[in-house]
Amino acid sequence: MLDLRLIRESPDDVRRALERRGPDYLPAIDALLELDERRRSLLQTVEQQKADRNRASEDVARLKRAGEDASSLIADLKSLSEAIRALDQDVRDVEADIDHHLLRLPNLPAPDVPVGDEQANVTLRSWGSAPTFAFEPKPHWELGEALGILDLARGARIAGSGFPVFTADGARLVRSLVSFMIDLHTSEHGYVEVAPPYLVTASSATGTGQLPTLAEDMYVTTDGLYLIPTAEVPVTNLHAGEMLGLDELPKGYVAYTPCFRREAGAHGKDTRGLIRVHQFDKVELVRFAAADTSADEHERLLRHAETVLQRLEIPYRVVVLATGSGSKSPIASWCSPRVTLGLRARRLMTSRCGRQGSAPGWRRRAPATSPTFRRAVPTFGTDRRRAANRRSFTRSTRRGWRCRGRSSRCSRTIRRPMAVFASRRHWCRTSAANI
RNA sequence: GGAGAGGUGGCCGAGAGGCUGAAGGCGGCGGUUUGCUAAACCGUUAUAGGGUUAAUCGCCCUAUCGGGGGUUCGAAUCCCCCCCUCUCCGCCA
Repeated sequence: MLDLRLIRESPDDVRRALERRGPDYLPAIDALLELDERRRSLLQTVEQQKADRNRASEDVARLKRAGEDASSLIADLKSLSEAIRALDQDVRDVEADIDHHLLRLPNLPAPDVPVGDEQANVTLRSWGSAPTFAFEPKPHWELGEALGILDLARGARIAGSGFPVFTADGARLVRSLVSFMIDLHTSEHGYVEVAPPYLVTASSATGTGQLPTLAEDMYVTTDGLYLIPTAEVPVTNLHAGEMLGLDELPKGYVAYTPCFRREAGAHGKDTRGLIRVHQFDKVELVRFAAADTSADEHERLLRHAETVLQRLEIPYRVVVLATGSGSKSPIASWCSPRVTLGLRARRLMTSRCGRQGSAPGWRRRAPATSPTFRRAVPTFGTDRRRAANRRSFTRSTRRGWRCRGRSSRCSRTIRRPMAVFASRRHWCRTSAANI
């Protein structure tokens, strides 16, 4: 989430940056500036009245202690309190409006992100080369069924389409890939393994930006909890509400979780087999780091993710996604003949502090003596649809580079490599694969 | 699910309508003293929002005692709802 103060202090910079994503977001900036103005104006009024009331209330106390009559003063204060109550409500309303807009604004794209649609994507580097075949390769769902490792029909019977069943060596492969990746990242890249909850509160889901914009893609329980669409949500919220010292950073976490996505409206192209499913497995990387190390950390995480593909000998290329690129990933691995899948990198930098929880209000913490920063860098995934916010950041004029995650208040870089595996004859992506 | 006990500053722990942003202790920071170590003593030590400022510092105001509402001129203290922790009982594919 963008810092309102950033918008207030450098509205033109924000406009210019958001304009690179398209014109849709510009009206919100104007609305926010106006709301911000109104909020501060209201605050000045109501806080002045509260100061008056506090002073007068002390007089009441003094009078009562002295055994004198305070009834006329109390009568005056009664109407003052009513006025304050009304103004407080106005402030709450304005802040709710501000939240509404802020929660729907994307992060600012980094200056080096190319503008345009998928055509504008820039390939940074590639590794390996895609194999060629003298025959027409079969799609992975045919291979999987033939090998007895994938059973889409039974999965559909149990839970509906989009819930694949892996059997025999297929199940074993899923489990092995998860173990392989976690072991790699913990033993060689210094990540701490986390086994987080698979259900989260609305507050947590708002903190990482799933709510409110992606609400329709989330499964909700009757208890009001959300099934996680990615481990990014629980892991990035790991330090929500905490202050991290600079000496503790960077912190790296790796987490395996199943992921649940309704994929509302996702029918048609590229949805067969394991391409887009409601439940899949994913190993996620998250880094919390000082904001000024953002670029290096982003690159480091990218390399960690690439290592997975290299060890599995899966060719890939690293792509800088354009601002309007709708469905591509930063790391594209070669997959089935029909689809190119890949890593997705997202970087959201947050300030050392941000808003607390999803709680409305404007609480913010900024350590005086030991500044802390948070930055999470989740990883992996498939997600070719939401490629909008690939590499983004915001800049605060006051505190340097920062951006705000809502509850997590962390900046994060997210990268999601696709899960991929090779059958004997073809490459295909497993669902477990979103790795 | 039922019954009970709790949630107060970095930590422990008082407070039970106004003099409490909050005693006391620990820890931290600064200082004095001190062969060293240690100790003692003095001082200091929350966060956010708004205002002031070129900006910082500072200063002023507001808010904050699990979260949110309410009562009241005034709430950490009273009422309501919710969350969390602990103890006991029940349930447990």
